[in-house]
Amino acid sequence: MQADSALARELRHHYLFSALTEAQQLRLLATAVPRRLAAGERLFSRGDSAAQFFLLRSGCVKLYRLSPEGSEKIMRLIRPPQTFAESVLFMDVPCFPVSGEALDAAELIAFDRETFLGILRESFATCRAVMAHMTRRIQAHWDEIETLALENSRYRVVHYLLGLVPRDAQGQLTVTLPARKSVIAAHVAVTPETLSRTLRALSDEGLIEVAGEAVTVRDVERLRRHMH
Amino acid sequence: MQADSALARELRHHYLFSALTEAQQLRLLATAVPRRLAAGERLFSRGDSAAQFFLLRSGCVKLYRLSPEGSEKIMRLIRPPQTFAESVLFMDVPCFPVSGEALDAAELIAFDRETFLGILRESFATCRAVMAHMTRRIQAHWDEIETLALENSRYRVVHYLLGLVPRDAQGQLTVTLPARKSVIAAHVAVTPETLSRTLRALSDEGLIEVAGEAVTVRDVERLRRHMH
DNA sequence: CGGCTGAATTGATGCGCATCAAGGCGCAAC
DNA sequence: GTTGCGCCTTGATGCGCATCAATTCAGCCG
Repeated sequence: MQADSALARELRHHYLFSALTEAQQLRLLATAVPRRLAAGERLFSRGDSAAQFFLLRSGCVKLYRLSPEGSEKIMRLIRPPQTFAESVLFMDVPCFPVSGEALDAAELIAFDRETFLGILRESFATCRAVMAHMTRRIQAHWDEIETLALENSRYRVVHYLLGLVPRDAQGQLTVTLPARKSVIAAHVAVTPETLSRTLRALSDEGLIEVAGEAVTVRDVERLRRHMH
Repeated sequence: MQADSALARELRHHYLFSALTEAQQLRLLATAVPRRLAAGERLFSRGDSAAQFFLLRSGCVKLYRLSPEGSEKIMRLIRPPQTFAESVLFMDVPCFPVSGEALDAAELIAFDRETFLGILRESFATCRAVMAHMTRRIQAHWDEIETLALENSRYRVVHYLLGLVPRDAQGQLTVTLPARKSVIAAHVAVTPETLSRTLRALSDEGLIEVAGEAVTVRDVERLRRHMH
């Protein structure tokens, strides 16, 4: 892959790459492969052997698992400029623990696992960044396990909506759902019917208004209090 | 803390410490603090600021979260010789993301966060071990999220039982539950009543026999097939 | 031995959410 | 315009599991 200054600039601002030297970055890019996906195209399946991890530059990718009966749980929705599947870096027999599929047309970069591992060895700062990032992910998982185990579907939906509003927001504001409603449903682990009914109930109570993919929260504070 | 050759030997066999030099190990032990807990005693609460992580040498510790209504989800049951709360190592404002409490009387060692971070900086092998370990934990979390989202309580109980039998086991064998049944229940996210009924149903079907904390699986293969 | 205490079991009931099924609505094709 | 196709919505029904309540059981101490 040839030098791409726009890409190089993107990498500079990304936690995984920002601590790399110029030379390391070039080494990494030398083995990086750009990739395009059509909407609905699959990138990898759970269990596939893995020699790469990815940076999403545009579009939207879902990481998911299927139950034997065919129902889907979306583990993570990837939006630019996020990396994903970094976990294959450290597995003894590297293979993807989830499936990945484009929701919209997507552009991404595939980085070579071995090259990046070689660079990691030389950069404690990057090691540290990776570990810090994994820690945040573990915390997020704990939050999700907690809400799945202890909270009901209404709570999960409200919690999800609040996750879309900026941390310091207050009063009224409008957020747009990052994907189709059925995708949101598979993400918060309810059926599309239940999601629809829950949003209906919330808007009947005057807490939100729904217009297609645009959800306006009437009063962020009130919705936050409403969680319990 | 003074040199303790039994402890030193334990550390040698632990993934976090096995790659350390003699000198590093001594530095670490110099700031390590032994600690005893009575049954039921709390080690830390969710949100407490954290300057240490722990190695359990004997007894049993539960890591858990409580819902506002008071129900409990056990996130992890710690048994010797496991370390826990390593995640505080990499947090900007280090604080425990779960509560920790001894189930039985327990002995543990508290390691100083900063000391270990200093050692990490010098040991890529240990960095690598930490990252590999975090990866395994993340995978385990995904498995748990999947079963909470997609599987029913019976599946979760069977899955838990199968997790207690050795990977290559077959035929009949007896496992002993690692804790009281109500603790197991809080771990697989069901009520004690449901756990009791599920075990009853499984033994009525001839799949297992339950005698107090001893559960004998009549036929491991059959139970595995039974999952779906 | 009997009585106390906390855990485990069993039963009766109800609610939450999935499931199944039937419209409604937006949007692209022609 | 009309047709067709996804997606979302709304309704009717049923099952799974929590909840509440009552026994039974096991361990412990007097």
